[in-house]
Amino acid sequence: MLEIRHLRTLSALRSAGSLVRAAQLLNLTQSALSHQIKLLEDRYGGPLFERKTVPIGFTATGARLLRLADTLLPEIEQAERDVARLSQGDQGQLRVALECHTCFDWLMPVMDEFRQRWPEVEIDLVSGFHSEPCDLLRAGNADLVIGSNYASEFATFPLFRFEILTVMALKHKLQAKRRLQAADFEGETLITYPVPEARIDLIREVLKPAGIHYQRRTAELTVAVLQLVASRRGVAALPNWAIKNYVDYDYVSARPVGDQGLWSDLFVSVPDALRQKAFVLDFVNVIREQCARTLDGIELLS
Amino acid sequence: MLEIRHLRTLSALRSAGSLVRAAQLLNLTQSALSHQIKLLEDRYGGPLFERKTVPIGFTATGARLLRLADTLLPEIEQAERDVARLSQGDQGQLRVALECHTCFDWLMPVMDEFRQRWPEVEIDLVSGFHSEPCDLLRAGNADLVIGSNYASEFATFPLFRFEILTVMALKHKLQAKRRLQAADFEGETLITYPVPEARIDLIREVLKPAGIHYQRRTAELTVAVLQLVASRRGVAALPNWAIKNYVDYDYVSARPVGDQGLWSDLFVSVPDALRQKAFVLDFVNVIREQCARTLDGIELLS
DNA sequence: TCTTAACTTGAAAGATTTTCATATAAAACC
DNA sequence: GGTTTTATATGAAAATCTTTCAAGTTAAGA
Repeated sequence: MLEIRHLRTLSALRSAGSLVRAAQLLNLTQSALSHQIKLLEDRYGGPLFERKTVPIGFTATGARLLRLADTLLPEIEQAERDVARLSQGDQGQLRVALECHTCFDWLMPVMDEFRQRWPEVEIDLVSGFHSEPCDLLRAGNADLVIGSNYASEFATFPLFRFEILTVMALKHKLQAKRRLQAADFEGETLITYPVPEARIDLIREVLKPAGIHYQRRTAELTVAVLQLVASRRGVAALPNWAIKNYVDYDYVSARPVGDQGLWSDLFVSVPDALRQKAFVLDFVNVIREQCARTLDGIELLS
Repeated sequence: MLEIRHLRTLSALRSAGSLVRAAQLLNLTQSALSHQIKLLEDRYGGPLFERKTVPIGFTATGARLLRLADTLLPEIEQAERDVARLSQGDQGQLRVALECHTCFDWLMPVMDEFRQRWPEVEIDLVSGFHSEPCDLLRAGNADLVIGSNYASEFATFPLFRFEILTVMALKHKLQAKRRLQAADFEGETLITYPVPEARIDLIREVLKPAGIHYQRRTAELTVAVLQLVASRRGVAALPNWAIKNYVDYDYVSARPVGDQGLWSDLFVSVPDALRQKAFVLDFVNVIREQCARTLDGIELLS
């Protein structure tokens, strides 16, 4: 019998373009999806999509079911939000603090979508820069932090993992190397956001441990950082998704750091009082879904 | 996680008015539904309906989910019909023959609904009266028979069971009895449809075995039979659902026959070639659903 | 007060779904 | 042209979820 689960699978299959990647989206194995699809195909008496083409192509039957999914899934989500509103009376506020500066880049569209879904919840960015956003939570000056380190006193929800690349001007001397090592940064100028050194992964994880000397120069916005980099004032360490376009259009070039690359995991943290709130869970969902769709080269966590 | 199954349960719960009867509709135990609902209530954090009132009343949460069911279930059925059309190319014809005369009463709205759902299928009633409708199937002059006896050579699908009551004029002498026995019919005139005696349950099952003498008089339409009964020309044996209104408005009165009552089961029979056709299965569904909704005092089979 | 009808509940049984381990097959790479 | 890599399939075992069974509870009605 057709179930909502199957519609989600089809929908994921379209976004992902293959069974393997769809399985990751759904936190299932590829085998599970293969079995699921086989069941549907038995039931409907024919294949739902062509395999082994990238991306897969849906058959007429598959496309019709996909259209059903497109109709049903948003209705279901809407209904579940309505139910949450009914039972939790969800007016509330959500003051969001960011640990990771670059996250501004995707946060605005996420907040727009969230406002549509939860008109009664007042969502705002906590402005100004803070050495330790979790302190804002403790002090009750923020309700939710998006960041990579999380204190066990808060409820946390995994978002995604991404690689931090070193960005440099075209024809920079380090461009010759495929991967950069700590020693390569000796004497370089780092362009960073204006935050403490401890909050800059490249410094904390790589340069400090290796005792490398470097200069720092700061800029507030990602574009400003990139301008400085492009005009040869220094190098920067930024998320792959934040710089993809600039690299693709040969404005700057990027190299991984160390043998494994430098990776960062993002989480949402909220005080325990908010952990059950439907609008908080949905905020996390909106982030995960929009980022998975919009940002290249990230991996959803958990 | 919410599944389509749950929406069907809620929908059945509304039609049925209680868990016990909803369970019958769905061919599940009442306990299964109780567990199902409990799961939903845990998930949504509150009751979905008030118990132990007849009929049950839905809470705001329950009503919202029910509204979701009302949106989703028809979409799903539509999509599945579309898929069946895609894979089976279902233009076809469906010549329907009736064994049970009274069934005309509900067949017309069923056929209307069916024509909406399957515009490419030409559905028609095989007109004229036939001693044995199954012969029409064998001869290839009909595609589907609705009747109570079924030959094993055909694929059959259960519809419903109903009680056949004896109908008599008000103040008829037999009205004094709560239940009629074979001997009570001695010397009476039976008003029947113009079909062979073997096809009239009361005669075949009760009067013949007991060797009772009776007269017969025939009429083609149910209203005509009832007119004759009301004007004291004789008694008739008709399905409970066919006469309910006439009894309720004191136009005639009705009594069960024998200690168990006289019951009849209805089936759909089709030749093997049609048994898999989606439009045939859906025709059966439309009958079952519409009759369950419209006809009083029937029991869905299987 | 006893009976009945409607629902709940915990444990066992039954189904279904998922994973694991492995197979196959096409495409990409050297 | 062979070797890897990538994508999917499959059977059996494991895990999970759903349903049934067998009482148990509760409220209304006789």
